[in-house]
Amino acid sequence: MASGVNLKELAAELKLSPSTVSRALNDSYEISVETKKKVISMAEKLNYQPNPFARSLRENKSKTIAVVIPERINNFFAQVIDGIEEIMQQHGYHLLIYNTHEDVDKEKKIISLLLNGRADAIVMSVSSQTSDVSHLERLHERGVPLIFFDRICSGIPTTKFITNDYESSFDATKHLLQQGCKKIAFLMLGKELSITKERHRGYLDALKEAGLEADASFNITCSQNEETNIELIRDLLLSENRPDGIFSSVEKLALCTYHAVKRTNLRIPEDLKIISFSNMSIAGLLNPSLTTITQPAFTIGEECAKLLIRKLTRPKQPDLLNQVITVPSKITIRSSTV
Amino acid sequence: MASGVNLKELAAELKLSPSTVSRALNDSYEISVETKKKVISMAEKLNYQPNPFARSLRENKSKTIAVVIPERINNFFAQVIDGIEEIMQQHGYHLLIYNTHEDVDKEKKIISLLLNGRADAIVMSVSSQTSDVSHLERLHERGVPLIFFDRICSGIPTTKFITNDYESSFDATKHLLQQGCKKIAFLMLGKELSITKERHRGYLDALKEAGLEADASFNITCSQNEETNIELIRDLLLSENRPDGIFSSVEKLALCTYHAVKRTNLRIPEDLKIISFSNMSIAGLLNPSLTTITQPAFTIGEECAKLLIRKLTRPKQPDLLNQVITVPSKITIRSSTV
DNA sequence: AATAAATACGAAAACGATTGCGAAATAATT
DNA sequence: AATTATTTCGCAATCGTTTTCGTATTTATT
Repeated sequence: MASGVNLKELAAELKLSPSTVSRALNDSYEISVETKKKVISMAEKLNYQPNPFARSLRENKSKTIAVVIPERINNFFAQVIDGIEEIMQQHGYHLLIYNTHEDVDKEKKIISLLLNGRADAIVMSVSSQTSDVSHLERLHERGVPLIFFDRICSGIPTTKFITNDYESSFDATKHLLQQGCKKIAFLMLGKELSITKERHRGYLDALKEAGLEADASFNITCSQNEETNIELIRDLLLSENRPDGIFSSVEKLALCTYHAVKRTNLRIPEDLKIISFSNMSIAGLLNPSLTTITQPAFTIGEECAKLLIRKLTRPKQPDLLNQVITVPSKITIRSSTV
Repeated sequence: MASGVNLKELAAELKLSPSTVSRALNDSYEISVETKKKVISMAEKLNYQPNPFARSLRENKSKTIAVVIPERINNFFAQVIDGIEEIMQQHGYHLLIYNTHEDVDKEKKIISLLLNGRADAIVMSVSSQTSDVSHLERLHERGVPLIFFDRICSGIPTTKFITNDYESSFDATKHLLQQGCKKIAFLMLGKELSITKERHRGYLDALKEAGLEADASFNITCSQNEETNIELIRDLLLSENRPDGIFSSVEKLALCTYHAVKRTNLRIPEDLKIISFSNMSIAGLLNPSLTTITQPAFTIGEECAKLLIRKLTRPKQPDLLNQVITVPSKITIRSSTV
């Protein structure tokens, strides 16, 4: 219903065979310059658009990349996708985007949809619930190029892009300590998450270096429900042995903390200091402004895309190397910690 | 390289013809129950996944919807897409997402890529630069189902989903007036934008009702550059005849205003009151918290998707009606206006 | 001038699914 | 018992490209 002329009709109009027209449009050396000119001008005149599915079927590639993220309303992921799109668009690729909503079952369904070659490659960040990774293994074994960013899956032998989670977290915790915090809580999403582990390790090592013990009750695993999280944090803040510093491993939980604080009569930063991983552009407009660890999200997206382009355009490219590439974050100190 | 078995191989394994296997999998009445069982179990065993391009080529539909938005790092658009995905996923559709970055030229390129039937339908919100709509007309004439939301294109005879821009803006302006504002500025992106026109009309009518004249210098058309906008607004706030109220027609400009205010010694809400269209979940955490007009973004996305599903699944469905469907917004009063 | 090489194009197969049509085998009808 | 109807399946065309192979024509070589 939608399309216009096809190759055969275009060929008939030119009194040429479809093969010649195809070759002319693909700039084959077998076609004379004059014929090429005629074909191209007629193609433009009739507004010929090649059928992408016929081409995909024949060439066994779709010029499409799938991006799988756990959350769409999230500055970090949005920026990464912008970076991916930037590079991919330059090379004529299209982006299929899927949101798992932090739900493994949804993630599995999405991955199984991608098993049939609909996308030439997949860029993903796993959900916070993901611990069984059999679906990802199957995908990788099928030979679908797959790369991870941020929330990676170390069990799959492929390239992963992350930020310097450990060092940033170490520095962030150290910053809180330097500002006088003695009791720092660590907020996280899933315990299995790669970023949780690394960031927690940095946090623990910074505490250790300062000769402090990590209080078990200060390791807060949050849920997907915002209200529940706010209450959880509020309870922590109202408890006997309340923390005087909060290190939030993800943006969302820093905001929950702000909400929780509003339900107490604690003041930031006097009674409680907060630092968080976050790519919010408006961290500076919060009350008080939030000290952040910001990932180079756009760059991460670009790097993912560039790597895939190399992999997909070179004819006999080797597999994606099993390596982790680190792009450093930047800490911006604002009022919530000083 | 990616895919596993195909229909022919599956048929060979079963000692059946491809046509029989195809019909069995599609639950045709022509196939006996036992054969169907055998086929289905073997298909599962071999993990058969039909080739989407062969199917698309044959059936002339892609099970894919394209979504075109002007900005990805934007709560409103992200929520709309979540709504679209929610419904589309239930019906087995995939989402191609394109960001125009508020650039008409990019928009035109994207639309021309969608002329070849890669997507079965398109849901879009035009860029703020879009005034010439010939590219959209061509798309519509080609017969590609096209619907608009938020930033619509009234010249194209199809269904559009918007919020009650006029009424909300009228009420918002009235609210500022009731709070004592006498000189209210209106911040906008493109003058040609449908939402700009409607929201401006609501603003003007509210002023008129209050017997106030709209000062021409209070109609601020902003650019795509954040820093430029901040300076523009700061200059306005430092001018002789500065406004005492700001009505921002889009979220982004409210944030620019907050930044601009920080560069003056004005206080919100004492010296300047602000209201803005915005879908930020953290409007309440700003300093001071921001009074907002919030669109039912997720619902808008769902409604777009539901309409398209009806259009695409019914065999001989009529064209999309040339009508505007309105879903009302909600005003939440916070500290920036009281 | 005879042969070899280069140029420019067409016929037809392939990609992997769906489907109209035909044809066996079985069941039902007269 | 002969005919018709029903069930169940296979053959082959089709969707719109790309590409292998073959071939006619022109150009270069000896």
